[in-house]
Amino acid sequence: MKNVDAKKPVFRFAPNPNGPLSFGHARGIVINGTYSKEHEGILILRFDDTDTTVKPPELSAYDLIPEEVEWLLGRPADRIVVASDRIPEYYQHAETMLKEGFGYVCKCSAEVFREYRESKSNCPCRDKSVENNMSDWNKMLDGTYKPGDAVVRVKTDMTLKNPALRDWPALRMQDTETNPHPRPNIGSKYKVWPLLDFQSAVEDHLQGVTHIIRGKDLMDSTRKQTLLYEHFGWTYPETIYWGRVKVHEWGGFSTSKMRASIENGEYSGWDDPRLPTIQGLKARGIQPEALRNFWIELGVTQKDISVPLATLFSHNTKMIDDEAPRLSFVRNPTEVLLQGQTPEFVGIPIHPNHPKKGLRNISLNPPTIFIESEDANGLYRLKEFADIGEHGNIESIDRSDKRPIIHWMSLTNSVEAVLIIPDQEEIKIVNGRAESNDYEIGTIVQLERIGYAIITEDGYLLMHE
RNA sequence: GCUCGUAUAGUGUAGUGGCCCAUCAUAAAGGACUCUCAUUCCUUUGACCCGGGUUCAAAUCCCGGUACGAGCACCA
Repeated sequence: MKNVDAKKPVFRFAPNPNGPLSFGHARGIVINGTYSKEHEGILILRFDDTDTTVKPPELSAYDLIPEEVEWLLGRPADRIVVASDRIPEYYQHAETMLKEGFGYVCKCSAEVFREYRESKSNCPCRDKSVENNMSDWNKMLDGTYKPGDAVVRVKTDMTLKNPALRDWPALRMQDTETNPHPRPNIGSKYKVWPLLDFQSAVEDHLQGVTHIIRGKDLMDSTRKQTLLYEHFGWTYPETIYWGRVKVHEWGGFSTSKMRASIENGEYSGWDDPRLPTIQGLKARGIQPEALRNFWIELGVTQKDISVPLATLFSHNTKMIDDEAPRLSFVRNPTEVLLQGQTPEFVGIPIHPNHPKKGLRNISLNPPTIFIESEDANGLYRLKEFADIGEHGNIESIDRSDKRPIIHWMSLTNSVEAVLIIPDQEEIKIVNGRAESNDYEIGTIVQLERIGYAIITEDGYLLMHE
């Protein structure tokens, strides 16, 4: 990374607060957050909430997102900036632009302007006088013009090789009567709103942002903004890009798609463990540190990549195994009545690597136990207890041969329970007997021979193996 | 179509001209430990997109091709 030593670097993460954060947003938070921490800089969380029509913000996100950022990083963002609070600043810069002559009010429709863009020719509005532009600007502000009638454009050069850069739009009008901004103190206050490229560029400068790390889909944004910075005489921040990330098991994910699926009842909410949202991952027992390690390991390359969920899970396993108490969960249980001498109790370690954590004392009075139906064929050894022969006959307390070791649970120490398995699109429910315990909801346990699970109100939610 | 970008083992990643018959992680296979198909540890398999060029020397620089991706919105 360049220029990090020169001064205190300033990074920013700038989502649209139009819903909860997704797995993909986590990358922006983790990468920017980690760099800012490593270089003793600061992290700005900025809400780019300047669209009230196409991707309208959601009020709850303003509180939720800072919490999610804090959960993920283990510390809050150093500064929070809300674009909709900063409209006067943007207006001021727009006016500077018009007065200095590097911006103009364009009254062409989007379609008409596309013609000019494609044919590399100047739009007639481009040559208007400053007075004319200011008068049109005021007509935008006071609502004489309506959405679609006029936009403010940045003068670049209509013959630029890259069509995306040709006199790009900086501010436009929105019907905030029909579509008011959800923040009550903003509401229908403004009719003219900056577009991302303008708002973000101006705000980055005002906040002293030194490094921008973002998706490569915004590469042309950088170029547009650089042209604006040249007009203003500012220096553009150092910029680094990352490519697209797909997770094998999830495919593409978009906020709007998820919203629709939640509304029609396919998912229980944004925190449904099947969803690639931060809340969903949290509900699924993914640790913030695992998520951080995952994104840091992927690094910041411009390649488009596709990763299996197993990579994230392996990071998570490293975080949780040491702490996860062991429990038995017997799927599709078969009852077995033990024959022969049985002790009153059998002690099984809570965690095999930490004997100090103690034992789970399993009562064998009555000597009725459950084992998984799949394990009920032939000889087996009950883990930490005894070799069992035909008809539940106890053959030996010591291990006498290589018969498979299986997990089990006594009638006394188990209760009916369900194992919830989020599997791609669907959720599988497996009935069984869970070892009795008094761990709190939210505790991460390891179900022996099955995998890690988190205790929920409804049952044991299987996280991963 | 135009513009921009990327191309290293199955999946990710390191590597900015010689320390590279290429790093690490993960996955897979085998083994040790373990009364879990967990954890930990060891071993093995496995890659520089293709073709030219520059150079004593190229994964690394240049050109062409191919593949993939992004932008060309009065969305972010």
